[in-house]
Parts: sequence; C-alpha cells; structure tokens
Amino acid sequence: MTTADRAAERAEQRRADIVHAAFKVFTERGYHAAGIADIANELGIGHGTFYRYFANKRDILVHVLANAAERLMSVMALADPNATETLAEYRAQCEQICERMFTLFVEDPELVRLLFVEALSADPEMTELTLQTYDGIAQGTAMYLENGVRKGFLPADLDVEITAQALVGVIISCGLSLLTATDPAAQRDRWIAAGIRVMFDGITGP
Amino acid sequence: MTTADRAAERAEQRRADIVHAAFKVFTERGYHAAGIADIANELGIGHGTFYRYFANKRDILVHVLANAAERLMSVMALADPNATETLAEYRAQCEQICERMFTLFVEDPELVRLLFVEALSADPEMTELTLQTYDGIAQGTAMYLENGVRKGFLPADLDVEITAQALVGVIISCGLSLLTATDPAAQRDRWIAAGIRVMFDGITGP
Amino acid sequence: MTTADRAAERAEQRRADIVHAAFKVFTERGYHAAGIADIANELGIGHGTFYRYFANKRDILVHVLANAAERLMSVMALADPNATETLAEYRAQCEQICERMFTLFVEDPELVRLLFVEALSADPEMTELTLQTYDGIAQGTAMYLENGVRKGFLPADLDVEITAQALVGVIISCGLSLLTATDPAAQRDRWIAAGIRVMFDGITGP
Amino acid sequence: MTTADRAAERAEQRRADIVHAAFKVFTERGYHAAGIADIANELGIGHGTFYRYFANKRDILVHVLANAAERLMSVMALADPNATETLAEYRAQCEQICERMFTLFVEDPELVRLLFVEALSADPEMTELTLQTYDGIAQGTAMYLENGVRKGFLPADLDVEITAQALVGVIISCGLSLLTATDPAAQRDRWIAAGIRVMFDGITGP
DNA sequence: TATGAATGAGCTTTCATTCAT
DNA sequence: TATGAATGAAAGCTCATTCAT
Repeated sequence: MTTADRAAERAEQRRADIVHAAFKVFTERGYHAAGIADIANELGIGHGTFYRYFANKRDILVHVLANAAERLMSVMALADPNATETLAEYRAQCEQICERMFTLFVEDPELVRLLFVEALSADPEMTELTLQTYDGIAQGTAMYLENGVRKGFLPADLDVEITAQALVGVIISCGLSLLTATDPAAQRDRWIAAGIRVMFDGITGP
Repeated sequence: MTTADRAAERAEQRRADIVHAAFKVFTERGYHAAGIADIANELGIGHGTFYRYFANKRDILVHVLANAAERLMSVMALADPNATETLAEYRAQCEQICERMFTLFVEDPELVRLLFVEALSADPEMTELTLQTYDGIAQGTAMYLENGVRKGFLPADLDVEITAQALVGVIISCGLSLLTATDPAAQRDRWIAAGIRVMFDGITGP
Repeated sequence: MTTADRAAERAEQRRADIVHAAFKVFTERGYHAAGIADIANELGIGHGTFYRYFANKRDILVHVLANAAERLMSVMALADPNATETLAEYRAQCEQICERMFTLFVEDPELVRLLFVEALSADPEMTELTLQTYDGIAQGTAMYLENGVRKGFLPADLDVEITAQALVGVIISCGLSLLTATDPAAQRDRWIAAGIRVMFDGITGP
Repeated sequence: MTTADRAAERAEQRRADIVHAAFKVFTERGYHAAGIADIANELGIGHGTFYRYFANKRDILVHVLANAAERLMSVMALADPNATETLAEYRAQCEQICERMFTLFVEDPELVRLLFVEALSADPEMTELTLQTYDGIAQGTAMYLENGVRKGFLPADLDVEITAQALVGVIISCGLSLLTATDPAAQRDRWIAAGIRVMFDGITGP
C-alpha cells in the first residue's frame, strides 16, 4: 500500500514541521504568549489543522520538549560512556562533550530557552515532566561517572547520582549564562575551561 | 502623627500580606494559572484592594521574586565572605551555608518553585529579571571565591565569575532535585556531602 | 471559487448585521452603557464572534457612524446640486430635501440619536471624527449654495462655507427637536416650513 | 449664629469649587473618562469629600451643566428682549448678543465642549436634560422674536418656537465649528456676519 | 484531510461608591 | 467635616478548542 505509506509519511513530516514551528514560536514569544494560530501561521496552514496532529497546546509542548531534549542528548550520544579507561581519557571526552554542548548552546540559544525556561514552568505538570527530562540527562551523565567508578579511575564512594545532577546544574547554569552573554563564543570557552576544571579538580585546582 | 504612622504601618503590613499570599498562590497553582482573585481570596479581601497596593500582576511577581531572593540570600548573609583565612575554614563555611540553604529548600520548597520555576518564565522580561537575580546570587558567591584568591588559599587563575555561576547552577539543581525527592531531608544530606566534595576536590576526590 | 465567494458574502452580511445590531444597541442604551455582549446577544451570537469582525468597541462605533452618515447623506444624493437654475427651483429642491431628511428623522429617530448624540461624545477622538462627519454634510450642503452663486441666483458675497455649516446646525437642531416631540410628524412639517422660510427669507419673511 | 453662617458659606464655596473643578476635568478628559478622583485631585481634597457635596457623578454633571448654561444665557440676559422697537434695533441687539456669545465660545471653548458635547450624551437621562437646556435657550431666544411680532417688526405668522430652535441650532453649529477652527477669532467674525445675515435676510441676502 | 468561523470561559483591570476613623 | 482604604460589579478582550463544510 504505497498510498497509505505516502500518507503516513506526509503526516509524519507535517508533525515534524509543526513541532519545528512550535519550537520557534514558543522560544520567540514564550509558551503562554504564543498562540496556536501563531504556530499555524508560521507554517501557512489553518490552525484547525494543528488539532489533527496534536491534541492540544500542552501536547505540542511535550513533543517540542522531547525533541529539544533529544537534540541536547544527541551530543552525548556521540561519546560512548564505556569507551574511556583512564581519567585522562575521560577528561578529554568531557571536554569534547562540553565543547559540543556549549557550542550547541551558542548556536541554538532557543534550545536553551525551551529546555531551561519555557518548558520548566508552562504549568505544574510540565514542570514535573521537565524535571524528569533533566533527570534523564542526569542519568545519561551518570553513566559516564559509573564507568569511571567501575574502571577505578573515579573514587568508589562517589555519589554518582547526586554528582551527575550537580553537573546537569552546571550545564543549565551555563546555558542560561550564554543566553544573555555579550560575546557568547568567548563566554563558552571560559565555561568549558572553568567547568572542566572545577569538575575534575574542584575549586582548589590541580 | 501617630495616626499617619499607624496607617503607613498597616499599609506596609498589608503589602507584606499580599506578597505572602501571592507567593503561596503562585507556587501552588503556577503564575499563569493563578488569578488576582485567588490572591485576594487567600487574604479574604476584595480583589480591588489588591490594586491599591500593586500596579498589576507583573508588579506583584516582581515583589514576590525580590522577597524570595532576599530570603535565599539571607542565608549567605550570615557568613562573612572575608572571614575565612584558610581553605579548611572556607570549606567549613561552605558546609554551613549549604546546610542552611538546602535545609531552607527542604523546609520551604515553595521558595525553590518560585525562584527556579515560576519566576523564570512568567514572561520574557521576568526571565531577564530572574536571570539577573541568579546573577546577584552568583556575585554573592563570587565574593567568597575572591576572598580565597586574595588570601591565597584558592588558585590565582581561578575563573571566579564563571565558577560562581557554576556553583549557582549546582544550587539550582539541588533545589529542583529536592522538589521531587521522596525523602528530601536525606537527599539534602547527600547534596551537601556530594556538593561540597565536588566543589572542593572535583569528581576525583581528595 | 463559489465557495470562497459565498464565504466572503456571508462575512460581509455578518459585518452588516453587527453594524445593524450595534446601531440598535447604541441608540437604545447609549454607547457607554452598551456592552459588546449586548450587541452579540441582539444577534444571538457569541461575543467572541464580534471580535472576528471588528477590532474593538471603538471600531464598531466608527462603522456605525459611517453607515448612519451615509444614510443621511443619501437623502441629499437624490438631488443634483447643479440641477437648479433659478432660486425658485433651488427652493423647491430644498423643500424636497428637507421633506425627505426630516421624514427620515421622524421615521428613524435612532439615526438622529446616533449621529447627533452618541457618536459626538463617545470619546475625544470620536468627537473629532463626528465633527468631521458634520463637516462632510456641510460640504455637501455647500455644493448647492455654490451652484446658486455660480448661477447668479444667490449673492456673490455669500459666505458659503459658514452658511452651509449654519444650515447643518439647523438640521441638527431639527433632528434633536423631533427626538422629543409629542407629534413628530406635525413638528416635522413646521420645521420644513419655518426652516425653508428662514433659510430663504430670514426671520423678516418675504 | 455667625458660626453656622460661616459654615454654610464655606460649604457653598466648596460646592462652587467642585463644580468648577469638575467642569475642567470633564471638558479635558471627557465625562466618561474622567473620574471622581480626578476632580478631587484637581482641588487637592480627598475624593470622599466629593460625596459630602454631591450625591454622585451624575449629580455633579447636572450642576456643571446648569452652571454652563447659566453662563451662556447670561450673555443674553444683558439684552432686554422687550427693549427693541424696530427691526434695526433688534438687528443691532442680535449683533451684540452674537458678538458676545461667539466671543465667549472663542475664549471658553470648554463651555462649548461641555454644553454641546459632553453633557449631551453622558447617559440617556442627561441627553434629555441637555435637550431641555437647549430648549431653555430656545425659549430665551423666542422672547426676542415674540417681542418683534408683538411690536410688528416681525411677521405675525412667524413660527416663533421653531425659528428660535433653529437659531439655537446655528449657535450650536457655530460653537462646534469654533472648537476646531485654526483661527477661532477670525472664524467667529465670519459666523457673526454670515449668521446675522442669513437670520435676517436669508441666503438670498437683502 | 484541511480549514477557519464560531464559541465562551475566564482573565485583568477600573472606578463609583461606602463608611469607619 | 474630611478622608481614603476597601469594595465588587462590570466590562473589554483573548484564545484554546470544536466542528460543519
């Protein structure tokens, strides 16, 4: 049934388009100020059409959030948590991840806005979901730390879960900081350097 | 002019009451879902009265945010940034501050919700203001680090500004984490331990 | 594109319906006492629908005023300003116009109320617009006088502009007078007679 | 009881002050846009005080209208309706009255605004009252015409009532015209000339 | 499937009026 | 007598959502 396949494909494409447009509108005007009509306008479709693809305004935000989270985590996906054997290797890996992630923040500040601002307080349930998303990122981060503990280049008594969450906090802070930075690229480099340093050596340094 | 004084006093009290009630309502239902009528109801006053004390919904949020930020920063105010002479003293000071701050988070999760959730995305300008508030906290934090650098127990090349912001990120992350924790008190203790550890020694530990 | 045409037609019809309903409501209760809900109720439509067709309450008043002015001036449109060659012809034309216009006032006192009462002081800008509308009527009137001057049956030194405005004042006064008249039709006839007389011969008569 | 007299006097003065302030505020912002607080502010009194002197917002408007009408009619009061014996004398009297009245319009356009704009459509009952006020002016005007008929220098079959109302219409039109005139004084002179001419000789002239 | 006209719940805000001080 | 804090009715307006076409 090629016809049905085509239809399904086109539907999927349209869903993606709507998610994309909603992302743009939400980050530009803010979730509450944004209207369904704005999203539809962005695509040049009728706003009734929106409801053929998403149940309601909340629904699209969930998808936009998921999409944004996925894009953020894809940065980490490039680096295998179990690939490193030594602290030095891990540090290099972290630098690479930070480099990529913070560059993403610079290039796509809307991603930061969506993930760390708009989604967080759209409504109580979205807050919950967004916190779960942060937790997902933290769990991803934890895998690297666990690898270190397992391989022995990180202390056995490291509180992996909390530490991972703390690192996510640093990521959030970095994202928000770059949002208002005068020279984001320069600021990013400072974050990479200072972030990696405090992460591995603490404030006292090596 | 006792009469005028009394009146001014009562007006001030009422302003404080409204800020309190708004804080409660905003954290319970979320800023956007909350209505002025809810705030007035909370106090058993007519909602027209609200507008005698605050210009509009945005205005009260600004005051609620300021009040919350003040409460958060009062925790730091107890510890003099310049009082410590050695790393050990500073670490003890940090432990104390964390202890107090995270306990505040446990005892007053609404404070966390207001500061790190509701205010952040009420509208674009509130986002701006909230980020400035975070920056204020970061600057407060930076004073401690600067003291360490000045006294020589922290490395001279420490990027004080970024590091302070990163630490604020950890604070935010901790606050959000405690918000959904099953056993917040226990979680708080883990955050204090793990937080202080990574802050001073990094993930590699001492 | 019959479908689109139909839609456009129906939209135009609805706009007209709303203007009609608003005219009724404004003249019945007065502009300020009237609510959008009243207009919508009058038509049995939701009040949100109103805002699909008019930007706001002011906007509809502008259209109601324009519509009313048009109806008033259509009375004059039936008589060509340049058609008369003698004073007698012009006097007959004036009698005809007065007859029609004052009859309109009797049959549609709401028109008077809207044009000479409600629109005039809805707000400062509406006052301006309404005065401009009166000026439009005066300019229409002036065309007849100018014709008389040109043809020589009216004195060359007649202050056409001011005289036309004065005549509009008489029209306004007549309209307002008929509004509260016990026997409007009889009163109208007196206005026609006395009005034409004073207009052509002054109070001293022929 | 001098004390009581003083009190009554002061009360009367204050009533007058409030009427004055209300006149100013109503003409500046328009009746509906004006608030009781604005009036009180204008006088530097508490707005609760207002209600010790006037029952409500409508009440003050009634008094402001009466005061304005009185001021307008005082212009006519200077000329005795029965003092003229010939058409020439009456014409001179009319010129004098117009001169004074239109000069009043130029010097006090707020009077025009209040009488012919704000009061007219404040609400349906004020419309009624204002029309009655116009009628009072017309009756005052009619006394002059009646004198002329009685003395024989005006035609016996003159429709005094309607003609007087028509003349009031000219007065209204003049007032409104001067409101937006670029050079009110010059415009006033044209109104005097053209008005007197059409009144006595009609558009055909002498 | 796509549309956009229609809807009304629900919000913020204003302000005339009251009344305790 | 003067005041202004308190009130709540009432209004304009927005926008997510529905549904007939």
